Amino acid sequence: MASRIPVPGGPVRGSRSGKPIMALFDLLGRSWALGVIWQLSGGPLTFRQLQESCEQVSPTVLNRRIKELTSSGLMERGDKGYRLTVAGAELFELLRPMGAWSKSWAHNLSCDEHGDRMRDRK
Amino acid sequence: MASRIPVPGGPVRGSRSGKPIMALFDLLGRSWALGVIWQLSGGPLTFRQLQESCEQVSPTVLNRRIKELTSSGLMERGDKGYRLTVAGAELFELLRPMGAWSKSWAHNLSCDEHGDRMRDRK
DNA sequence: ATAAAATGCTACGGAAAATGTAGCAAGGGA
DNA sequence: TCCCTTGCTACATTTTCCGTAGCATTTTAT
Repeated sequence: MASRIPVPGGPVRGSRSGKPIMALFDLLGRSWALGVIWQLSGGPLTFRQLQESCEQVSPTVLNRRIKELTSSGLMERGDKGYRLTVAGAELFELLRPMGAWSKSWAHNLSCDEHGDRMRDRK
Repeated sequence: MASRIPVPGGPVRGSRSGKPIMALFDLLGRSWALGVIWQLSGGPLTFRQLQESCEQVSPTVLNRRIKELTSSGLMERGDKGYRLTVAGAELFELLRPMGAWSKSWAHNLSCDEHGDRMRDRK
């Protein structure tokens, strides 16, 4: 059980540095952690709504992410469901531009792959 | 073996949406993916340097991340070692502010915990 | 009031990923 | 030649994730 929750200042999934950025990366480097924050940015969601909006992530994992993100002060439980805290909303603002960026990334990637196919063809 | 690499448009670790942001989150939501990008932002690093700067991450995982990040166009291999591509550098620019943010997050977190301890004491 | 549905969550077994250690082939340099 | 570095694979163990089932409690409908 246990499942260490990355806290800045403490050791982090094999890391002993405790550097805040590494603790943050460890926290966000788990399945659906970024997705949960992303989905909650639209407003509070219940457990099942959250699960649904995260492509039916298994309740086991969702519950774990909820505990981790809660105990690290990024989300909390209100009466309308789970929601981002102030800190969580701040972090989302840093994440937000990735939405647009990921689209052009996707576009360029598929172009490159197309290029590869064309090249392979010769 | 296999180990699916998240490509926007394709299914993503249990996800079928293929939304670019979800593909990106899946790619970054793996151990050390964010860390590798972060470390490479300082300039090219050899395999062993990278491993060292990532808290001695195991070569197995490092190699996997390298393949994933390479095939998704975020890093590449030059003659001075591994380095970020233009796209990778762009993504890092979006990540960069997290460095400062994580510090204040760490600060507030430890204050809150201190508050908890004080409250528990009564 | 009571049946039906939704909600938050735990249990469990199996698959996949991460860890840690060992070590090998290729390429210098002395 | 011997030695050292570099990039990487092998392998066994531990951890995490997934998918399904289901349970207790609260809410909604009748």
